[in-house]
Amino acid sequence: MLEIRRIRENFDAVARALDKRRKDYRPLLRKALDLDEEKRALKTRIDALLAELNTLSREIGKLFKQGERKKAEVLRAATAKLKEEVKELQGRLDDTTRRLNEILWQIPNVPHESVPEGASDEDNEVVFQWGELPRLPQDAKPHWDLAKEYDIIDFELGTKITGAGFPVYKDYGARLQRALINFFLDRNRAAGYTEVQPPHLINEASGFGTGQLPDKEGQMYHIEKDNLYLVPTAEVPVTNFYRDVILDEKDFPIKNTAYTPCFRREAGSWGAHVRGLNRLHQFDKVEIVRIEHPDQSYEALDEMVEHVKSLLQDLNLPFRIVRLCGGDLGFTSALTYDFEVWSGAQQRWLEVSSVSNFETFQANRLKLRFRDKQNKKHLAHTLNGSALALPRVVAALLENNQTPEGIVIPEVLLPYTGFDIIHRPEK
RNA sequence: GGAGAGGUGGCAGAGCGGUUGAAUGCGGCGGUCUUGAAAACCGUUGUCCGUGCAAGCGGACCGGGGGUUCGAAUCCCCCCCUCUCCGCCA
Repeated sequence: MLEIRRIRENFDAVARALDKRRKDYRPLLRKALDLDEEKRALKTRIDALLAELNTLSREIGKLFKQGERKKAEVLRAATAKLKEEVKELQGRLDDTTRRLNEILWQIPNVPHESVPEGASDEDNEVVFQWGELPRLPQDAKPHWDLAKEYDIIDFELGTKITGAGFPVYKDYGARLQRALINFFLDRNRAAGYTEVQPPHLINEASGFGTGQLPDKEGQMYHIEKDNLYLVPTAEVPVTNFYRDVILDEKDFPIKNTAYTPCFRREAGSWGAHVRGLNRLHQFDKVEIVRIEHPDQSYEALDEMVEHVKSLLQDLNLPFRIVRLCGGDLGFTSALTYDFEVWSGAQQRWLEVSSVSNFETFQANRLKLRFRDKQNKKHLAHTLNGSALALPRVVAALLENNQTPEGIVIPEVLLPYTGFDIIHRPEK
């Protein structure tokens, strides 16, 4: 959520930057300003009336003590009208505040100046590419066929137990999952991230803090009986560690990493190109989350990008990095880099990581602040990125590394898997 | 799940209808003393909002929400959380 003060003081700059999102937010911004003005006017009037009431109450108390009952009664009668007035104004203030918030929730984050112009993912800017695209034989198989042939991921069994999009990993497939999770966690830890294990269920306040609520309510699984949500990403619980927290400047940088399964309803997004591991309702992801001083956050973002790069290089997966254009940029993000690995059999790029700086957009809702040297409070910057999401890494790995003998496992994983190849099963 | 106790400032802990934003202690910050440090002493020390160029002034906040009252941290109702005992249990 944008700070209303920022809209008030930098209206033109904010409006112009938001144009990059290919939508005119001026009507909403103006509406927000109007409501804000109305809200402040009401607040000023209410405060004045309350001050008057407070004075009267003290007076009445004093008179009662002195036994001046009659005088007290006179004053008491006078409060009735004031109270009524306050009640009426308070109702209007509540209403105005509610309407203002509803407007503010609809305004996305202001894109960073480096965000390219563009309407869709086709306009994203490729800023880096690495690795040679594998030349696979004609009969190369997509990962869903390989998964079946090698019997390492069982989509049908998952459907039986739960439903579509909940695969069962078996034998080498299961061990590969565990190996990747451990590999990522170890590498993140080596890069200075503290490993944490957050809950996999979150409450309403947490969902609201990072921006999943109220907007994307339909994307999360909701447990009605306890009013809890299954985590769509570790970003939610881990960033919320710092909700309602005032940090000290010297607490920076804060770097956490966490593995969690991620649960997403993906309502409405099913269809073509979502076969196999390409899109799931439950998947595994290791996340990195940072809380930074505003002056340092873009440096931190670069560092995160370099780190994720090194993970994919170690796995020897060809990938590219794209800077999301304004039209493709997520609602809460100011700048996002997506990492896409090359899926050899599908002949397409698959997103495996999204690294973003949210600046103060989340911190404002989270009330996540820090004290500077003058003891002044400011909103902190929040960042996060996947390091990494497993399914598409596995998809690319299976497809790119298929050989007549079997599926070759990247060398770095050997200490984690205990095997260097998944042998082709006997016919 | 059942019964009981309780949620107050960074922490501990008083207050249980009337200048109480809140005693006291610890901690933090500033100062005196000291060659320096400790100790001691003195002062200071919450958050948010509005208003103002500013000093300041005003309002709200004692788990959250609602109510009673001229006036609520204090009384009533609902919800959340914590602790103890019992039950169940990886």
